[in-house]
Amino acid sequence: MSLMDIKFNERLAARGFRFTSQREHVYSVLLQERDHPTAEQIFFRAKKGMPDISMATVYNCLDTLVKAGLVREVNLDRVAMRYCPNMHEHCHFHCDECGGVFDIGLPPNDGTVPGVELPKGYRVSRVEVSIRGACPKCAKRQRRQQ
Amino acid sequence: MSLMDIKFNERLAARGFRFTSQREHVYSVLLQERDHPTAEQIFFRAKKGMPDISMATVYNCLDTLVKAGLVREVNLDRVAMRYCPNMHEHCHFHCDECGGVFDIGLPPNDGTVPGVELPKGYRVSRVEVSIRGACPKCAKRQRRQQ
DNA sequence: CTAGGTGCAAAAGGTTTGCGGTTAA
DNA sequence: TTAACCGCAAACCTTTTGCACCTAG
Repeated sequence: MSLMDIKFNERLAARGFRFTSQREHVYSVLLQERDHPTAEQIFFRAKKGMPDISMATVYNCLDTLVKAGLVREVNLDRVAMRYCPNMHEHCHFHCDECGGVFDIGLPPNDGTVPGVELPKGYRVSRVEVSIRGACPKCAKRQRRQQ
Repeated sequence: MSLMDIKFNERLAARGFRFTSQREHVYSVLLQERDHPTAEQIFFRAKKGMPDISMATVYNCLDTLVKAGLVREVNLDRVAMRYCPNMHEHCHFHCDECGGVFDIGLPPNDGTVPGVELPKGYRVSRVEVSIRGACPKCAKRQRRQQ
């Protein structure tokens, strides 16, 4: 059991969830490659180290990890939900060329939304900014090909 | 044929799409009630005035309207795509209480994203801001109930 | 006349559910 | 010990597709 496991375990316990090897494994898969995988991608990666894990369990684990505040869901294109273990304030850049998803830093959330004049009365709980376009790699290739 | 039809027709023709009564009807349904309905909601509303219209046609029409620049897709929660005939620069407020979706004005897009320090090399094509929380009505009710 | 559009039914993803068996606490 | 969790398969819901018929231009 590593240092990460202690924090992981406590995080689950704090919200009344049990520790299971499946939850730990799914979380470790997310930490390994920070490419915002879909549930299906997570399933296939998780199977490598845990061949008996099922799709339903992956969904269950992801659900629990989200509720425990260890992972966030990223809803980029309606095709499939993506998952991200970066819990810092950030937004996502979705590359239309390679399909990659990149974390972009954001200033700490102070309840206001930069550039948005929200009328009186709204109570904001969460702001999600998603940016589409070409990532540096693809933008460079496009410029060369022109 | 009303004034709106002329612009509607031109807009379709400009992108090489034909005018059809189904497309016009689906668009009029979207203009009638600006509540960002799902494809299914649009289908049931459209059936009132056009009983033979099919779900597939609603999807086809919405697709065409999006491509013609008359309607935009709003991807709020992965459950179902929503549609919005407001083509001005704006973002969406999604109320967690009543499920309502409200348009919030935004300053004209100048290619930058307010509050976001985008690293060099990214080429931005579209920015989507979505805000969740409680709308004025629900926020007020919540305050009363406390 | 004919390319493009419609309606239907069937299929294709992605996600959820029901249930018998298993396990963390 | 037992409530929570897992694995499996089947169901579900939204969206897409294939195809015969229809119609705008």
